[in-house]
Amino acid sequence: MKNEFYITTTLPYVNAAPHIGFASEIVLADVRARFERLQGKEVIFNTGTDEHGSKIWQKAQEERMDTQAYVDSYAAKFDELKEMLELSYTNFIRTTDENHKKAAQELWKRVDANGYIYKKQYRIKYCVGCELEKTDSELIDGFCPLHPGKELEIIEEENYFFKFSALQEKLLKLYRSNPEFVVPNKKFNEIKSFVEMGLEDFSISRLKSKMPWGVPVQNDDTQVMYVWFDALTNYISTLGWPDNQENFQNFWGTVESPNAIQIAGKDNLRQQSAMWQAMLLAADLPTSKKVFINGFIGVDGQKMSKSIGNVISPAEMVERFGIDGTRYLLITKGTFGEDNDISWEKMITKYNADLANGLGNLTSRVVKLSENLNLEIEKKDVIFEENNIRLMENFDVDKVLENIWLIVREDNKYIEDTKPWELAKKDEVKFNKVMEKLINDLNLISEMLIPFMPETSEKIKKALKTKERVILFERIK
RNA sequence: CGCGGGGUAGAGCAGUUUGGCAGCUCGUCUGGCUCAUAACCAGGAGGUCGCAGGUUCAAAUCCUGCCCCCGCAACCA
Repeated sequence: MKNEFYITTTLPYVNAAPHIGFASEIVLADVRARFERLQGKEVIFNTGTDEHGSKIWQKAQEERMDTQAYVDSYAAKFDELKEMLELSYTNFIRTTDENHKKAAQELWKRVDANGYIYKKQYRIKYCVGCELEKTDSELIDGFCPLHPGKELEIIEEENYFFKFSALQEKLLKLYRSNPEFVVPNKKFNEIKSFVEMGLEDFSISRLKSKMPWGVPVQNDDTQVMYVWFDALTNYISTLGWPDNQENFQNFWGTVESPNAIQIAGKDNLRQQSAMWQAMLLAADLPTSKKVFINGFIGVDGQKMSKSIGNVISPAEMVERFGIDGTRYLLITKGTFGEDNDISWEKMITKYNADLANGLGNLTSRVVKLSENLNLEIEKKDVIFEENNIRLMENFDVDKVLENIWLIVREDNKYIEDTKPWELAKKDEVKFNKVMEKLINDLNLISEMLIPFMPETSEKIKKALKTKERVILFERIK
């Protein structure tokens, strides 16, 4: 059994503050990383920031900031999530890091050496009104929707292209031989049919004269890499590839035995499970082992957006629910892979029901009842049983929490049925026996909570030991 | 005939792969308890599983048609 575990989130693009969708992705990855550590694995958990590309460059220009200073400030904002959500990532890669740029250039070189890169004239449609490039899908009747009637300029530009089309068969073979390559299955079907329909080569460079903010293309001063080609490389540059082969093989894996787990939002299905895999195949590198695709979070039945004004930030959640409350709510928002709908109202209800009234109140009851006892806590060898391990490995983490909460309910009922506060006065033997079960159950709960709510897990253990009254989660409103 | 997802109790969701008494949380009603964070426990009410056909001993689940909602439509991170 391989002892090294590698998991990575996608790298958020630094043109906006961290939002809750990414927070949910990274918390899920964190739960998995902590779980694997508990199982005795050596874990590399990667995240970071994607910092190149025209949008960032333009934004920095608008704000009259030095581009590097601009991305530095955003990278810091994302790194703040580590403390804010008590994340345990081991690597934080920035695509402006020197070693990353070198890795991206090396990957380019290998893909090129294998004949998957070529140069061609590329025609773009440019709206003078917006001063922006437009794709056909953005146009209505051939005009920019914001400037109807204004003719679009056709600009010819020479760019490098990636022969995505030539990798269709290899990708399909990868999918065929790994029936769970993308989870959930419906997302896998979607990407399979996308690849089956045929692939179009895509441009992987930009003219430096128009947009200098990118990794330079070697041996061609006029071009920089298109942001996706550069950004995707982070998953291996973070491991020290190409220099550190040992680290790379241990964690990313080998062609025979890939080892890397990726988690991404559904907007990244194509990039992660097709484009990136094709790039790896084109360079004769091992592919990922599995790509987990998460759904989107909606608020009150609507898409989260600035114009609607319903954006919820992780910082706001932490302010209201605390770190572990926020982690709990993000993990239990719904089935992995589905779109989930949240609202403040629903979150407060769930927080009060599960955390304050459920786990928190049970802890208070047990701690108070055990005040004058000194019982030995049983050491459990097995914390997670087979079926929970399977659920964890499939990112059905909300179901594992449901299983933990079954114990919470069972114990509340058990207290009701056995009435330990009465037993304490008249039947010490029985009282001890009842309390033994309750204390051991609560201890088991605290062990199982380590990957999900590390701080709460500690608090419960401490309360069981010191018998000091503890409010784990204050009721809201 | 562009692609995909969804329509299950007042609300939010699971169950559909592999057909077998329709389940969970919240809310609501009634009762109980007092160790506990006005928390906890028991019981009840509440659903023609979007609509119409079909297959089957049996359909939320499989097949056909239709209606409604929501995303995406490739170089947009």
